[in-house]
Amino acid sequence: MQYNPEQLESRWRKEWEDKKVYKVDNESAKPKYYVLDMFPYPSGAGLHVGHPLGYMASDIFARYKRLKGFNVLHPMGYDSFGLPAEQYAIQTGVHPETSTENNIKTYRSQLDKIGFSYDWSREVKTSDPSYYKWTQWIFLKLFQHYYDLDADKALPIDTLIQTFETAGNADVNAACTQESIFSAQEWKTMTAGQKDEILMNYRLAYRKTGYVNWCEALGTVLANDEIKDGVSERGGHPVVKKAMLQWSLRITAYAERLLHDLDKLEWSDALKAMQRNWIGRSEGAQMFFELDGTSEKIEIFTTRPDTIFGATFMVLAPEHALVPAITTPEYKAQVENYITYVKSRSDVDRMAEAKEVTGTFTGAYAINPFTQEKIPVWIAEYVLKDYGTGAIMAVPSDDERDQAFAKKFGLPIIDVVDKSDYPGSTLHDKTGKIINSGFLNGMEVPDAIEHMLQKIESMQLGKRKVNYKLRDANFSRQRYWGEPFPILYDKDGVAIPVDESALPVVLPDLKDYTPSPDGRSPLARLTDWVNTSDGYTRETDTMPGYAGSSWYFLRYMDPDNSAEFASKKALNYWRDVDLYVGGTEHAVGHLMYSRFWHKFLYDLGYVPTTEPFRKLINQGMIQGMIAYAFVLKEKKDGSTVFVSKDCIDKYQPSDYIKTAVHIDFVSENGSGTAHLNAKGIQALCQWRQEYENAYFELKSGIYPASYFYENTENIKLYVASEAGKMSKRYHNVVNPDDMVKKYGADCFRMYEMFLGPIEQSKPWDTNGIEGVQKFLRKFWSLYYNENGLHITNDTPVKEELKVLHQTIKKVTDDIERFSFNTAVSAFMVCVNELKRLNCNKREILQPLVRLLAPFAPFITEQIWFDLGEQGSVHHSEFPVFDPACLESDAIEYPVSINGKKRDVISIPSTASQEEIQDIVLQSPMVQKWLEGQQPKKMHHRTRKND
RNA sequence: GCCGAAGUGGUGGAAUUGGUAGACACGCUGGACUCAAAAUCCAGUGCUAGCGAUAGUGUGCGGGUUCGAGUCCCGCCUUCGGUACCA
Repeated sequence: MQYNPEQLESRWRKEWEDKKVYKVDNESAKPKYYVLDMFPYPSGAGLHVGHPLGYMASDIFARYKRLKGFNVLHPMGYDSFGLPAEQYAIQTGVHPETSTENNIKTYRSQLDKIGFSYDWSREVKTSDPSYYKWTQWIFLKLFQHYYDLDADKALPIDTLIQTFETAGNADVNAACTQESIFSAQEWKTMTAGQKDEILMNYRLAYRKTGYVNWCEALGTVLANDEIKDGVSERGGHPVVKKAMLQWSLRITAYAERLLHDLDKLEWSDALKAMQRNWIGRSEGAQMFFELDGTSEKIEIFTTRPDTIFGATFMVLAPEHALVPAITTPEYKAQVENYITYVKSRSDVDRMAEAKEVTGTFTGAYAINPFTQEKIPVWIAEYVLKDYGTGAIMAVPSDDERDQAFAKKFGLPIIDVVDKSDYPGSTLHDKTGKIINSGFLNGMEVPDAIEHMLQKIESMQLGKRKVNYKLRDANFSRQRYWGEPFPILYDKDGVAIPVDESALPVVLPDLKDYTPSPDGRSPLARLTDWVNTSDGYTRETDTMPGYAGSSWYFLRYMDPDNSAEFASKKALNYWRDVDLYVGGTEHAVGHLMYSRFWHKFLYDLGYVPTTEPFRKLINQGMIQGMIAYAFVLKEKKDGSTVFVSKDCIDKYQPSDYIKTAVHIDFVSENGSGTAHLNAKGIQALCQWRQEYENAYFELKSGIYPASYFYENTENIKLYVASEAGKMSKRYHNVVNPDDMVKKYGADCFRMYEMFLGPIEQSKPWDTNGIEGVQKFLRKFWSLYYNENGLHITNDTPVKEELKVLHQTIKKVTDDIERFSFNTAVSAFMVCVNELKRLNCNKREILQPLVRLLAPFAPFITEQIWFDLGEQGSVHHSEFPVFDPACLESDAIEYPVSINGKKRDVISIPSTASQEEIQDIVLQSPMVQKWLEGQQPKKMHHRTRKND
């Protein structure tokens, strides 16, 4: 009986769905285990073979845990709000909901074919009102809470208001942006608008002025990746920074806990390091410099207070609030010019010219509090508005950027740290001896820092402060396809939360998806929706992509609950994600925001755990091979001319361009000899009408397309082949459906696992998939002969048991350490061995089916059924390793002399240390290499695997 | 620049704690079966020398520690990913 994957896979796919084999309950006597995949955005291109890599790994693990007796939650859903659908809507007029639904259907059918064990009854979509109701609900909670640093948790804003009413804000210790102090009396006399403004400085979801990339020509706000070389990617129009009132989330309030709790997590050190760097904690001093001739002070943050004697000038961010006030009349024009210049510069620009220093003098002078010298105040774009206080004391002797600035503008440099005792140390190292610094002279840098911190505090010039690189993220998007904010504004512009009972605020329908001319979202045009009957106006911004994905893993626990985002019971049962599998691209975005939201919900008592994702595995990316053909810019008789790579040296690089051609046309792809043969050239000519009459320059001459239909021998148009993104634009997307169709899902799954370690990136290459296909046929042939099932109930011999249990041990260990490629090869070894032994005994082959089931769910289910077993193999038990089966009579001892293997000797396992040494010393080979001498030392090592 | 990951046959990769380097698979070579092909099976396959037993050599490069190093230490080189003037 032949192995026919197509037939048996469709049979079991249907059977599993009908019998709801993968449905999981929130109640069970079994221990829970939660395996989560990263939320996919259902793009129009569908899944390519790279996407399911992580899904396959997590599916194997979920199935393994299920067989190990766990109640496994393994859900899937869609992050279905997003920009591409909106862009598509603008171009085609198709409602984002319609295109998204279609894309989801494609995704679902692609996922189903691969045989994942998802409980689809728990599917969630972020764009579903019953889902985003709770995204809005969490937003309201953020809006209605502030972070109390004494309690070290989020507390209701109402208790803060009570404090304001009785005692003002002087004693409030909160994560906030409120700077001035007010009394209870002052609070009471404030207008509603003033109170709202102050509360915004405390709320965890708050509004502040933020800068967006504004493109006047397109009349829209652009995301960073929609900008190329400082102009819009579409159309190449200029982009400027524009100030707009934006919603933000105060993630900085949680910086310390986000940093600290990383220690609890089983994440890779690499990923933890990325998060630590992103949070960027630094300790230093916050201090004030007086301005000469005014009452204003400049607040700065420094990690190097010990270098203050070397501070010869100050630099403010161009956007700093003090700039207009301190600029003297004679420098006004110059400063304004500079600010205009900075506004025109995109983040991309700044990156490209990182080395060049720019800035201008404001005419103002500050007083160095220790030297009492007047030092000039400059503005420069290298000082960032949002980091620290947006102002620095510049110490050109001890900071590279300050030094470059001082050199360019001729500012004085005073050496304050003598590093001669620390050869090789850089300016970044806090080492050296302080010089030219009055009372600090002679101190080592760390001591001097501590000394200065005390001095600064005692002189009341400032205080110790911990600063974070982490910034509050912009939470507003001027877009249509996202969650509407549950916020209304009254006539004074005071933000009023929508009542919980009125949630969700449903995203209204729209015909025209282009943005409103003033840069607001398309929703602003729906005046009927914006202006409510009771005189309020609605917020027209929508939430960003990460809103819905910051808490989705909680919704899976109880997806149909309409009274809560998830019931207490469900949350207390499932608690947190035990295993999360996904790519590193989410290292600092999604993974940081989810942790932040989760901690917030924990503070409010809604979730029982402080961290959402206990263990995290990063899967590598599967890249595509991109094949570039060389095309001359100048056409020949109006037709395209392709040049073989081995002829391209004749031309100047400016004469030709590289064009990605469809990967299916290319032979020997991925090697240095990648080329199109005659068939490939034929296919290329038929691919695009413009290539129909193309010319091809090969080593032997230039030929028209027609030539390759008659002459097919030895034709090679060489192309450049390189690894890169798998993407529509490179014509190198491989659809998993095609793989499943050709080889079957089991083969496809096992091949992706066999490719290499899960966390490693590699280009997609089907060379070698036949090896896995052969393995599955061989595996099948252990159970069936030409007439059907062919299994005996004979008692297995020792050797057969040894093969089985060796495999059980190896596969179990490999699954536990996520080494799926070696597990697959262990199966291959096992099947090769059993085949050699002609084993067809039930006692060996039945456990083997259970062992392979997580990897190849279809073939094993079929065999399980044919073996006459009850129920699904996926509800059976994972085989247990029996060490007794591995005991053998003799052990092969490799013998090394001076670290080189010289002999292999088989010695009975009963032999003692001394006996082993005797046997070894008597071996002729050992005798030969000892050359008559006695060994100085002998080491006997037991084998680790037995 | 900084942070992170990785360099092993013709190719993907294995070697889990310092102990037989190259498992498993692809490819390639030869053979069996076949009229032929496909499929399947058998043998070989790091490099060099040798008919062979065998010997030498070999994990990016240069040193070191050790009885023994792909693995540990020091100094480099290369590739990939992230980041961007972070005071």
